[in-house]
Amino acid sequence: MRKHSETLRRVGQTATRGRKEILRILEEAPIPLSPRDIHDRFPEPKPDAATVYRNLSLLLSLGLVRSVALHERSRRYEAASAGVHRHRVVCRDCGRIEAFQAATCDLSKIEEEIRRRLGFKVADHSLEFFGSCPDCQAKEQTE
Amino acid sequence: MRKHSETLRRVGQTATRGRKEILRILEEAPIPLSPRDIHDRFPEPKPDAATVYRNLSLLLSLGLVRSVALHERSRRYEAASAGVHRHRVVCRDCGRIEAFQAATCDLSKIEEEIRRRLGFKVADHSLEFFGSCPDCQAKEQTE
DNA sequence: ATTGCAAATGCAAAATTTTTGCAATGTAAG
DNA sequence: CTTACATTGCAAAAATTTTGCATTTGCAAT
Repeated sequence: MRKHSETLRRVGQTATRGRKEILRILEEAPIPLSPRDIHDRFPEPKPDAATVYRNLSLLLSLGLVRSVALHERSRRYEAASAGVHRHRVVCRDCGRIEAFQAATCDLSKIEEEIRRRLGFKVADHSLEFFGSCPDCQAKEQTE
Repeated sequence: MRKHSETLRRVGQTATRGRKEILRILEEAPIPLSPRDIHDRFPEPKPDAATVYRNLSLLLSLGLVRSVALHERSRRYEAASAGVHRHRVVCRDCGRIEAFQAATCDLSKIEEEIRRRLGFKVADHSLEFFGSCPDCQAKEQTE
């Protein structure tokens, strides 16, 4: 993928196989993936797990990927497409994860409050929802 | 602490030392703690780490504690005082964590959108902010 | 194309974090 | 106080993440 090589060079980093594949894998995934998931999706020859971790940490610091915390054992990661801001909904019963782009994600009121009361300058936020998916709601009815 | 014994019995669980201490430690902490932090704060004799993990997982399923994901290696945990709904602000530079209770935490618009578009019934959410604390903002100015 | 150098990877080992089985112990009820 | 059952300690293992070092790779300048 030429695109990813360019992206990497633009930020002054070498475009290695590991990095390009991670970016591709994350862009193709509909939901955020754990380091393990990413490693599993690598085409052969698979790199060492250490390479995946090292690159995720680099890409994260470059802002090319974002981490998503769904209260699991590992964090997950997603491609950080500029301007796009997604949230997740997780089903507590079956674990299903859905991503959606909120039409109205206006937290400016709260951020204003944070600045006023705590003096923090907010750069980013992380918002996830938990509940039950349509299928699991249906099952509850039956039981 | 009589209070915690009662809380535990009310939900049909035995009030053991481990559980009571975890509830006490979490209630006294101003910020959410990792399993390690909790273990460190136990008075002697400290229980085995396994006990801390087992109890956290029980208390979590009982709804007596909540997990907080600040995109670190471990999750953190906080006491789930009924009715109280807190959020965190984390400084990306120094790691400082502040908790605050938003006067306006109205996500009903988004939850409505989720129900309409994805059919999920949202039960809970998790919202954290990241940015820079007053001290680190001051330091940036100087440099 | 070839070469050379810095940077990234593979590999192995270790550090951390979390989970599990089983015997010993503690809790709460009778 | 004793009994029945749940919980804990302990040890071991599983899972996740990090690190050092020799080797290989990416890529810019021949």
